[in-house]
Amino acid sequence: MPKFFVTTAIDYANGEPHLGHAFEKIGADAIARYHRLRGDDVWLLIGMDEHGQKVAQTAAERGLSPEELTDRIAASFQAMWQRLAISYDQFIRTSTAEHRAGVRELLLRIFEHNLDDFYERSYQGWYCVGCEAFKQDAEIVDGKCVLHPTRTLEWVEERNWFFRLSRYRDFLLEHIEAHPEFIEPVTRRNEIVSLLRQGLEDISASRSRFSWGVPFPKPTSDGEQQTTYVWFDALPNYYTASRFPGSRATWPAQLHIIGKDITRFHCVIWPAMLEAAKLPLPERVFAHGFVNLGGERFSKSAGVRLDLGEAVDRFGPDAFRYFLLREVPFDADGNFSWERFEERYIADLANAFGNLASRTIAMLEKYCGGVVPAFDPVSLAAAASWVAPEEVRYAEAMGGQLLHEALAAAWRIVARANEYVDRQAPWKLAKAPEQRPELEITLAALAYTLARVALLVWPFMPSKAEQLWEQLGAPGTIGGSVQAGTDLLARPVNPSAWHVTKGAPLFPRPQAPVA
RNA sequence: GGCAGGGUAGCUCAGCUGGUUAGAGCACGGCACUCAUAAUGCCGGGGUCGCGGGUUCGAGUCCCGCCCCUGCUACCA
Repeated sequence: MPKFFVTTAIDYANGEPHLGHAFEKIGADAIARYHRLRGDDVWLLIGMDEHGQKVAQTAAERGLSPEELTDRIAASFQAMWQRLAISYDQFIRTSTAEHRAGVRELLLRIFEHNLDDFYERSYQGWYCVGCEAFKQDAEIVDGKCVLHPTRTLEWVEERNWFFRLSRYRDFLLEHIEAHPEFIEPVTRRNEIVSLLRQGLEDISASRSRFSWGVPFPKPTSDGEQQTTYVWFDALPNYYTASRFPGSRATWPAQLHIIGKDITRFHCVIWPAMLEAAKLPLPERVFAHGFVNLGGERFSKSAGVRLDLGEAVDRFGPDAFRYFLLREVPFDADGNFSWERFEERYIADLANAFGNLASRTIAMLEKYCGGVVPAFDPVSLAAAASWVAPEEVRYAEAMGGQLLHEALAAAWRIVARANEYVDRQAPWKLAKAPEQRPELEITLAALAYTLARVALLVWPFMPSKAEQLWEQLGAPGTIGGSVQAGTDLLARPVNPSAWHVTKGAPLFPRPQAPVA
């Protein structure tokens, strides 16, 4: 059975979880659950990046130790992930002894394999106060930062350990060319390729200004003990995860799910580090887009924040997950708005999907005593001819992390099934005894359709999928049937003789506003 | 400033190498039906295809110019 080790970016422990964090975790969770459904041996890793100057500063401002601050923030993130049903297998924190030891080992491994890759250098460059960053020549026009042309650039120097990133340019270009799936979507790959063609500068690997981090394994020549710089601390979490007791993470990862803003770190610096340490590269890096708010760019400082808890409470965690992954293309940006959320909840969930379940189960109870008529799976699949082609599209979309397209395919099944109900008009068939066989195959085909849709939707709305599964009288639970080595989507479904039960509506309509 | 990708119905988007009356979903209007969460199905209104030129028998689709948006342009993560 294939191993599927999937990771998300570790979130910086400097604030509360917000919509952007949630989007990524929900997407990664849907991908992980889909692979579980497929019988892969899945390990979903998420976590927190807890070191760095900002964390230390924030802690100090609040009169806390960095450990106390990060404990609180980590707890807050974990609580949110639990609420959103993120089925992570491991939550890594970079301030733990295991991770620190792993970083040290990885760095020493680079020293060992490529002694020359780390070297001391006095870094100097034009520093833009507006960007809070050193600027490269390409970003300087007429002696000014292109992003802050009114500011004056400062010349700054610091002596640090440096990593010879420049040496890996050709290696990376060749790797990307040989493995086109390494960076997705294509636009992100193109950006990285064009960056590589411009050439790479070496990067600093240590800092002297702060100490809340992993000590760099070797002191500088003047004896100073520096702190490992963020990339050489945070990125290796994917690799150090396996060192924790009980972890079944095994390097290399099959997939890194990240935001498009950190593509470069994951597609250039991280693979270069791994190559320097003579370790295998991750198989794929997928950079998702961002969720904007009310048409405005989502930003921590802009004040256009959305209360995550309120959004989750509005229609429940499953509907929230569905909405985000259906509305925002996973490979591009999208927008969150309450209006849209409500529209999709009512149209897609309550009316189309929830009501299809209600009417089907109600008719099975009314016309068949609540028992699905007996047919073999082949006949059912043939009768429900709209299912198979969309399942193919669903699987193709999931294979490319195009979650919104997978959901669209599932909803085309729902739409076809609703049309089918009206075309067949079971309430008319039920009045004519000679139409009994037609009535039975119709309702059985609908039960079959719902069971298949429950499976397809499970990665996105695990608890609603289970609820439907139960109402259909299907055996066990979907989650409980998941087993490494067993492909639940490939296994035929036969609802014959299931005892359906009409329970509460899957997605109750919100109370109509008083006119 | 440079490079890349976009600007098509109220909203989100599809429109491959140029070819009959420009499509889908949602929203909106009408009709049908009654199994269902007043849900569903059918029909319909609605678009100067960013702007201006050009090539062509014919351009949303090609060329030139312009406007606007987004991303990247290496040390906040």
